[in-house]
Amino acid sequence: MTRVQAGLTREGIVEAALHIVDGQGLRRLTMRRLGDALGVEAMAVYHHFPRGKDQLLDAMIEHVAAPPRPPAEGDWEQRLRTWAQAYRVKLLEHAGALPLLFTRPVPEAVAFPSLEGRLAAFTEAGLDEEAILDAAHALAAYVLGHVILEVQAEAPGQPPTPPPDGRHPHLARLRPRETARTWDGRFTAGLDAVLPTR
Amino acid sequence: MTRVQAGLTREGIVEAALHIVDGQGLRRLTMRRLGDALGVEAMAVYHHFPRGKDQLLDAMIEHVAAPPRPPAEGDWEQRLRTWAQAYRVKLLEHAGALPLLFTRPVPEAVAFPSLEGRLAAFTEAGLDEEAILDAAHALAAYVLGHVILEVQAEAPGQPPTPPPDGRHPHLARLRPRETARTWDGRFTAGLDAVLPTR
DNA sequence: ACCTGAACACCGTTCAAGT
DNA sequence: ACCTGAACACCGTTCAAGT
Repeated sequence: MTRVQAGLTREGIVEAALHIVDGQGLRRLTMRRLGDALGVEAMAVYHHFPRGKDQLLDAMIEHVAAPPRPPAEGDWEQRLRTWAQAYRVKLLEHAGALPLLFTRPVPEAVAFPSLEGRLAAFTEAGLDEEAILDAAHALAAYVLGHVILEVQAEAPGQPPTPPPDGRHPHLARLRPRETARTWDGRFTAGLDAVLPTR
Repeated sequence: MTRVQAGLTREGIVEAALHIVDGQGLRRLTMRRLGDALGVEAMAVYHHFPRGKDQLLDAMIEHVAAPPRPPAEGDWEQRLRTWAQAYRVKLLEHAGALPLLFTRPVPEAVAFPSLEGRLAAFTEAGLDEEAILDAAHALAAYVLGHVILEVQAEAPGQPPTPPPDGRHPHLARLRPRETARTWDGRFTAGLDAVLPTR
């Protein structure tokens, strides 16, 4: 009985791992479960990632957290808005893997093309030298932080209890019916503040 | 030989757990290691946290991610700047526990007093109803995201290799000598953008 | 080169038992 | 009420072995 070569690839392994994490969370990502998903013994993964699970997690965050390149067309504001929205969507698609953001660095070679595009856009916006880097940084920080808040709000265990006090008149707006639409609205509203005024 | 009562408290357990996480990272937080740190058998913790490690992690993030209350004195801008800086410092002090931000929600009762203070400040800033919540949200998102970027930059394994290309003239500034000072500077520069202009 | 199978140290959690 | 000790299923990783 000739054995079929499994034909594992680093890419295929990372995809299978992300599929597990997206569906069941980081804690359920196990070398044995990953092996099962790939139709292979857990130890087969070590041949492609000799440093083991650590190296696998590095590859996963590199895949998930790589910021997209800003588009080439449009004025600087359109490009930055499109970029921010695209980055947000990409992060939310792999929300389960995002804790890795705090744990391992995104390699510079992966972050660089995106940064370059943002710098060019802010240059066109007329910011002076010092402010360009700060602005590119602040924009990325805003997107990342907004994703934290979104993921938290969507997390299980957040009970629909009203805030402990009704003192502030604006708090009624805090728990609207259509959550998705609201996060969208908040995101773009925040962008208005983070982007330079023309 | 009379046995000494260990005198465990939920608070004491959370503190010991945070001490381990701050020093060695989340992955090294183990019920048995935690027991050792407390001079107790691992299983003693279950008496104070019946839902086990999950409940312990909930208590930890509740402690770490609770945003401070904005100060009562000063004009709205001073109060918001002070708040943002204080929150940033608090988060950085427990950087090892921050991955939990993506995993479990911060209870509303914990987040509320801080939110209320921010809303009051933005009201004084003259924002209209709709914008007040958006602004309070955007400010928190910026602080959280900035902390992600800071923690990532400080993370091990980030090699001092120069960016792959020198096309953009501003990139020389990306890797300055005094990292700490630079992150401070960037943080306040970003605040200028996130806060409303007077 | 690519994958398996057995083995080891460690993990979270249970349960009955001690005081 | 508070903690221990033994036990169970599961985990990451090693190593020698198979093809």
